[in-house]
Amino acid sequence: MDPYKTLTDPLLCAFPELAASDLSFTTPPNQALGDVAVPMFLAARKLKCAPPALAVQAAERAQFGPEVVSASPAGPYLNLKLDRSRVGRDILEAVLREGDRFGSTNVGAGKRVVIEHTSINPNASPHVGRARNAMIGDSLTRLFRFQGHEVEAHYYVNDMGRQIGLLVLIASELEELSFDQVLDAYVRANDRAKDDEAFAQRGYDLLLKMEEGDPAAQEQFRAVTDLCLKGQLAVLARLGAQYDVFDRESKYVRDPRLDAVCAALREKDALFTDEEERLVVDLSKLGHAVEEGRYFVLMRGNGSSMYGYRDLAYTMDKEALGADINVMVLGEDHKMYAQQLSMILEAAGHAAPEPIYYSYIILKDGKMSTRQGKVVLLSDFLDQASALAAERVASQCASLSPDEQLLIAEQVAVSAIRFAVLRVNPNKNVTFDMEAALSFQGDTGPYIQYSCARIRSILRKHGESVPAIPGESFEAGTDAEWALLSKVASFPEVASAAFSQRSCAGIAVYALELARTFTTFYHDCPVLSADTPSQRVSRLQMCQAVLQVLSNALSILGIEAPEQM
RNA sequence: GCCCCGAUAGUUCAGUGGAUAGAACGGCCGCCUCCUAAGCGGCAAACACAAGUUCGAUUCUUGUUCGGGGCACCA
Repeated sequence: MDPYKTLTDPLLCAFPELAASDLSFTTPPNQALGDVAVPMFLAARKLKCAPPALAVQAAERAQFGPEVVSASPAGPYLNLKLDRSRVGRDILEAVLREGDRFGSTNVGAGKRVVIEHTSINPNASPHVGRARNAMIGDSLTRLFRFQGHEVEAHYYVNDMGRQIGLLVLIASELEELSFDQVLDAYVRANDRAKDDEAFAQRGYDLLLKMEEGDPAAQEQFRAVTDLCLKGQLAVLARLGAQYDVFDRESKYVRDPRLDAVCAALREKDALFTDEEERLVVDLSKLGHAVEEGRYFVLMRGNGSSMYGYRDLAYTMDKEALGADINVMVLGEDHKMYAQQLSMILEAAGHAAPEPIYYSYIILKDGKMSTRQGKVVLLSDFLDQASALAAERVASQCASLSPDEQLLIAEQVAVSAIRFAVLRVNPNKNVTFDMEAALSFQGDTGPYIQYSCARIRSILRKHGESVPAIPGESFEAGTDAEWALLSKVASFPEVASAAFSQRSCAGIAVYALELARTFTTFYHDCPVLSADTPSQRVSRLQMCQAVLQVLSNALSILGIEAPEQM
């Protein structure tokens, strides 16, 4: 869908020296100037003339088709006024024809993606900071699928290691451990290990036993980590996060493929056993320039493996799936680790996944701190938001059943958190304001849902189906209508950028802008009580198309748009 | 100390090598006989600082300041 395609040729015809890449189309600062602006800077440079002079020449020489009503130079720009109804009809036709595929370039057709995300340590109920990984990962999964890829979403379950060992130890001292008590037990276990050396040693011993295959130890680890995973997944499911495969870290202990990696490292003189019998990689032998982080420990002196050692095997496992795109979503705290891992794998002839980093979520009054209880648990947020939304729904949608009302409230809650987090560029910290996120006002997910509900209300009241093909009588003359159509037309570009940038933030911002543009239209342009029947149909079609595009964008963000709210 | 990210209205976020830097929240003033006021209109309000590249820099470079993350036996 490129509404400006028909504008390129006449310009190229008038200036044969130019290529399509010398031309771009933007929106003029206000609609009085025109509907489309062509900046002349690039073209002028190529033709070695001044941009304003070229704009004048272009206006005189270009022979535009019927879609252009007028072309006027304004400084270095050529402003075009379009036959809005004609161009708008083409835009609408594309949206209504392509439906839930509108916006997809289908670049992923026939291609496979492996994405790993969330992978929260099984030690606590997730807070919104951890959940940023899940939201980013889940939305990327949806974006890849939207662009035509076949995607497998993986969740790496860190079901072993020293800290889990300590947790298992504490758990065995308790009568019973519930999911809610896990974090507390985890914190206590780690604290105790600090001053109680015997306790810490028992933890290491237990871990080693488990790694060596002791069935009782393995059963203990399994029970504790299953409890945690189950609790975590229940919360993540509320968010709408979906996973296809759960990979357990314990599966990758002593993986035979690691021998080959070690051999490759030895070959390069990058592997050594230190004075305490630890197996260590010297990354400086692999080209690691900086002094810090040049050592990477694979095995403890007692023979139990480190996280990175298992991760090497896991990463090779994912590589072996042979996907065209292999990505993993990581907190920025994992940057150096991922680089180290990648360096080791490369030395052994393997490729690491493409990392997608995100920064932490911080609270208004500073960093989150699990220890100080300064965290916003995802489940707490969802509970509060859902309860608040339920009150509104109860008064505004009284005719719906309690179950339906509850469903809507939950959808609003999920949209509030997903939108608040996803709309921020991943490489920036998100400052999370509980109060703002619960207000559902302004730049929020619920605002977009509300716009959808208004559209649905209009379509419901119209009662009949809307013709899916805009006819000759289609009209879109007003500024508000044109603004809406041109916004709709830009969705494919937004979705493509999101794919290449591996970020759904632009989609979130776009959805908000489209919803806002629709609201202006909603106030300026009566639909059901339009002046003429053809105007009514045209506007109904615009509503239909906007709902479609909003739905497409929201579904990438993992947000549902309720019928009413 | 060293390395990696970031810095835009009071606050939370957009944005761009070129037309008047957009929203929202908060503040003030208005709007429900009108397709849902979770809404709309109006007013006040910003490119951290300093050099450099450029016809033109908020955008690119470097330095400074501040914030986030990291720097071997955690995962």
